[in-house]
Amino acid sequence: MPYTKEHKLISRERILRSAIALFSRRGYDNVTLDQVMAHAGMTRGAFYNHFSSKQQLYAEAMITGAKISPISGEIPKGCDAQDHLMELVKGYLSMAHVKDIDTPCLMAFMVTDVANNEPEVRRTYTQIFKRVSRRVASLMDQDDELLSQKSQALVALLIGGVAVCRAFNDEKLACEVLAACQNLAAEVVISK
Amino acid sequence: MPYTKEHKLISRERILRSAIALFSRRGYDNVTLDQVMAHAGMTRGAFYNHFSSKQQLYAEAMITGAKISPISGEIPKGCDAQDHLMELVKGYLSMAHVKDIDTPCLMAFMVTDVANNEPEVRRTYTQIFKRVSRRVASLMDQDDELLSQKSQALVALLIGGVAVCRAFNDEKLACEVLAACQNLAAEVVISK
DNA sequence: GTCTATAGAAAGATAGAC
DNA sequence: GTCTATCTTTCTATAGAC
Repeated sequence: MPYTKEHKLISRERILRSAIALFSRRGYDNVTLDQVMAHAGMTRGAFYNHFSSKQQLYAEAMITGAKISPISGEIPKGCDAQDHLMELVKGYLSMAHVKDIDTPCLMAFMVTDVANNEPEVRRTYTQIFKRVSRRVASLMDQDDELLSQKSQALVALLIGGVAVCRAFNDEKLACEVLAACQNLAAEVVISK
Repeated sequence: MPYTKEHKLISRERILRSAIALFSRRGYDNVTLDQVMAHAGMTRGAFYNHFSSKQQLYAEAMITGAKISPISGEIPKGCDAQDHLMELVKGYLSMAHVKDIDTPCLMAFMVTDVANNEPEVRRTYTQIFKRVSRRVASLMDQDDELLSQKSQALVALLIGGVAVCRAFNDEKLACEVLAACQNLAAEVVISK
């Protein structure tokens, strides 16, 4: 028995990682299964042993991608929650993130793609947004009936900032806009 | 001579409007030239008398789309600039806009699409962003060295808010997030 | 200028060997 | 489980009639 269950799981994980990297970089429609599989070190024929369709791969990539998003970073022990949130915000609204040097956040990199896609993918996106904005709220360390609102607007700002900067072909402008978004985000985080 | 110059211009304009409507609703890759032309009341063969390729149509649709974006609305005479800006913001961050009942803003509806596209399209997007954020700055009626920064963050917030709400499959959440973004936008507009 | 018809390429999905 | 080979569909772009 040359192929173990573990081997299959590893292959599946490699396909998912490959899909996240390529989809976020170039968009769902501009990536072929050939490319996903080649990047994962396999050929197209093997794909259907792991996923039933390209659509299903997309939905699962969204789920896995959310777990490794920069905004999902763990909070170090003994660290002030609010300080930690600002560190996450700075990393998120950075050229390193926009240029995809760090792990990309699919919520920003694929937001338009998702809007044009199947209900299953949009449902996943909605859940991820809810989870992330709740997490942001919990880090804001405020006791305020507007806390939920503030965190939602903050997450929209983060996604908008990264998304527009990725669309620019002007790096100087991108740096300006990222800085502007950081400042506004800081006001939201520290406001009482 | 059955076809006049004016007739050709009208056809071209119809194709552009059709492209804006369909691209924004479903994304560049999910729309075929057949569909664009059918929606414009013609067949595919006629397309190449007006544009050299689908890519060129895209770039021109971006330019025309910017002119008819909700954020480009004219300011009524005798109206307070700041009040007018808040009206624009409310209309932009509305379910009517998200659900594409009003004319859509391509900057929000296609932001991810553009990021994955050719330099010419990205250059156009960059110019439109600059123009819009300058216009927003001029309406903010503030004398502040941070004015440019504030308006850039505001535009990123508008685009982010609309883009994420379009990706949701949960209308209640979309309403919440739009309201949250409106409140944050209002703070930016009226802050001194 | 617009039409129908078609060429040519690309990519999702399947079949069957190993 | 992964491979190569192939089926099938779709779509951009072109050719030529009117």
